[in-house]
Amino acid sequence: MTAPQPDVGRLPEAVLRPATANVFETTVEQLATAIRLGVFVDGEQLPPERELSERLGVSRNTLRDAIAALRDSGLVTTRRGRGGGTVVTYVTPEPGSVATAVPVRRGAALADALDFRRIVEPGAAWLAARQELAGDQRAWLAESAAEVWATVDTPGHRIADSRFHLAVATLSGSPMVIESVTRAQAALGELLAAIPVLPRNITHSCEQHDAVVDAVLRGDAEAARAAMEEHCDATSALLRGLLG
Amino acid sequence: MTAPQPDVGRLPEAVLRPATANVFETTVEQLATAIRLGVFVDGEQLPPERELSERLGVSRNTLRDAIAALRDSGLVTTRRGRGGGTVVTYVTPEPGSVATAVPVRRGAALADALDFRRIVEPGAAWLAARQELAGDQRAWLAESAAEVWATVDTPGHRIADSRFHLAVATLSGSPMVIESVTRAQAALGELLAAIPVLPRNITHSCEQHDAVVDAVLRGDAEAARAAMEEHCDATSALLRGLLG
DNA sequence: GTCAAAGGGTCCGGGAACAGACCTTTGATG
DNA sequence: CATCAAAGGTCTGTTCCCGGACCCTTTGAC
Repeated sequence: MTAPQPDVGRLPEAVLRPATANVFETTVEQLATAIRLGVFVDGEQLPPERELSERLGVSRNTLRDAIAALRDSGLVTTRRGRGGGTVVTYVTPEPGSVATAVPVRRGAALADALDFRRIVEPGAAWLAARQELAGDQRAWLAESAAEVWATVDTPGHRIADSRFHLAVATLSGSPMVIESVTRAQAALGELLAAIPVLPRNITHSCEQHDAVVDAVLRGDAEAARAAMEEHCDATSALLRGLLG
Repeated sequence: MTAPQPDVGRLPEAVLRPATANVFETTVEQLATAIRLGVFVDGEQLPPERELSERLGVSRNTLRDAIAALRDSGLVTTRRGRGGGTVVTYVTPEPGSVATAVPVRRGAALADALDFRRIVEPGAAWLAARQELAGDQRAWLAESAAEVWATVDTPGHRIADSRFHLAVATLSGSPMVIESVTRAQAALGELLAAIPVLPRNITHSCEQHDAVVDAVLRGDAEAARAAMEEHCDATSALLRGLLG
């Protein structure tokens, strides 16, 4: 009576994932990611600790430990007293340290993240195009794309780029989608930062952003998705080329 | 000097999500979901506690508490001694309790889950079609679809259906995609179970499964995605109709 | 019939997280 | 200048969770 397992596509192995890392580390990671992706930009203040801890579903103690870790990494500084608080002090490091400094994600994880992004970002664009967007939302999207153009050749470019992608995701209106895009961006962030800034690539990338914006604002979901797919494929090709 | 916040699409609110629930509850939820989605079918044994706890990244104590909770809910039973273990005792409840017994997800959460699924499941099918599948994987996929046909009009139908979807996701080969599909299925599972079993709907649904399988086995990614999109749209329409 | 192996069942000490109260600093305001 | 409020900083008791050692039950193998 040897087990009658199909043994080929074992669902349990595929589905049961190791759930939780340590809460403290998770919090550090989440805040660091938010900063590196430009959710909070340089000079911006984080919300007060009590508020932030509640939003993150974490005790204030743990949050404070996490902030202390960020402080040690030089990502934020803290001032006490009224009007004090924790402000972001982060400027994108110079690219060019092409995937040497950063612990390169193992091949499988990289492919995973790229595949995931290729699915989820176009999906977000598609969904966003189907929403009825308010005037300020439309303006926000356009500004986000414009900001990417505006920061070409500045250190802020990387951040403007991820802010644009997060803006698209946000306008999809679906929390699960937003979270997915965030995770994809976070997983690739280090690597995207390593893409050499050839003017040709960047221009092309910005044009694709504009195509996405255009389609979303027109409410053309299929076009929005197609444009974002192209964009993902382009950066994906660059990255794969870079890393063999 | 009122704050110069755009205030429209505040990224922090969108991105910073409450991270962790309680480990114990997470574990219970994960196992219960796995069982309800048919990752473990009726009569099947769970892995030994020591092994399972390691895979879930949870202490054996906590895992045991979780299993005890499942036992209290009647989802599993446990026998001691060599050859003993915890076996699943779960048969899909009769549908027909249309979204009355189950705590109906709030409207927004429902829409979120449907949107997410509509993005992620077709994406999984698309990716799966691009993989080079081994012979046993191809067979597994076909069997999964066949099983759905075979269980029409039996209580096992619901489970066969989600097993099919999880199989597609698994064949995509991307852990992040697998996880996303699992979450989508879990979020909708209760509701999908409430869809009345009109023969016409079910037949149609199975035909769409077959279309997906066909396209995946042919390696036609676009067709696979399109087929899965149709499928998601169909069930989505049914659900929305059911709940106003 | 005996025994060893493979399971589940129990217990305990230590560390992580939490909740909440309280202290200190500092800018704004009357 | 005195006061206040809004922040960060500190402390404490409690709960949750982990890791690991150990016990109990059953069954297949010799």
